[in-house]
Amino acid sequence: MGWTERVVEHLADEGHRLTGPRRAILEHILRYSAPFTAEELLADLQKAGVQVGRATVYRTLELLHTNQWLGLVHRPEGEHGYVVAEPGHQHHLVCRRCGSVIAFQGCELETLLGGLAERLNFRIEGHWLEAFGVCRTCQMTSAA
Amino acid sequence: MGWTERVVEHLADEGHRLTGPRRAILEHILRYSAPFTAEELLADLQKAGVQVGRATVYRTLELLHTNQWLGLVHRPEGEHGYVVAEPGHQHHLVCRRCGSVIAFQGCELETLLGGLAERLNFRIEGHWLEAFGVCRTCQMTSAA
DNA sequence: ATCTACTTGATATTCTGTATCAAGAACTAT
DNA sequence: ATAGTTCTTGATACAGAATATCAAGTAGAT
Ligand SMILES: [Zn+2]
Ligand SMILES: [Zn+2]
Ligand SMILES: [Zn+2]
Ligand SMILES: [Zn+2]
Repeated sequence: MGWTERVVEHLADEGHRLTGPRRAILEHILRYSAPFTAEELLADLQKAGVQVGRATVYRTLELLHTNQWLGLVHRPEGEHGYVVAEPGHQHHLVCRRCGSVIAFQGCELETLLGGLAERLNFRIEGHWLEAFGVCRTCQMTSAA
Repeated sequence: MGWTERVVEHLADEGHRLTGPRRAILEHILRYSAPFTAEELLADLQKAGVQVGRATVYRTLELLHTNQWLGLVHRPEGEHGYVVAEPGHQHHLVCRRCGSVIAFQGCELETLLGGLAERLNFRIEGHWLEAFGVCRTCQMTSAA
């Protein structure tokens, strides 16, 4: 069962309706190999001849993000981009060259933060970790 | 030598001019105990009777950020805020209650990411880590 | 004091994201 | 299948954030 099917099932369970625009958006999201923004998706949908309103795109992405089917990544430059995700705690490796994203769970991080928290008496409730660099493919594709 | 003096010195070394607006902005920045945005700073400056243009505020913050005298923090909700920082690699603990920020360096994180990188053949060039929770003071101040 | 290059800031403009609300459609229950 | 209820949609208007422009102003060097 693919990502789309799982999302559809989950949304149905939560009582959300499966509408045309939502289907179209879900399908289009899978075409991205790099983080995308709401405006980019809107433009791509229109370019593809799919008639969807701006507000719907924003609302649907928000819905998916809230349910953790989309993760949020930010580039060092500043903007935010969405990436396909799975519910649960995870982090990302983002390629600076091609933008591809690899998700990972590795949370020995909890240990590091735990020690820190104890030392500072700071109650940690969550964290945000994102690494960026050059993916395997891009390393091979061209020099350095 | 305080933050402001170090910034001033650094900017001078780099050939940037020390203007009135820049001085005013540097002074005001130190008044924040929580992450702030360009618009907030602009409003505060005007409220304080300091006459500075919007563009200048944005440009100056950008300049400071580029030189790592300001760090960028984003709240789980989405917006970005600036925080006073020191050049070099560091991360932040942000209190969800009062917004105060504690910087830390602890990068055993490099180890975790290193292993991951090797396994995936992903060349990691940098990362972004931010933890959020409730600071010591806020834990004492009120319940939970 | 003079000069030059860097800065500034008012204005216009572009973009992003949200609020509104009547029309339309999905799901449920007959 | 039909009807009904509630959720969704999207055109439009609107608010906000950030950038582009460019003449006027000024810091710092000589
Ligand atoms: Zn790549
Ligand atoms: Zn983690
Ligand atoms: Zn606090
Ligand atoms: Zn680090």
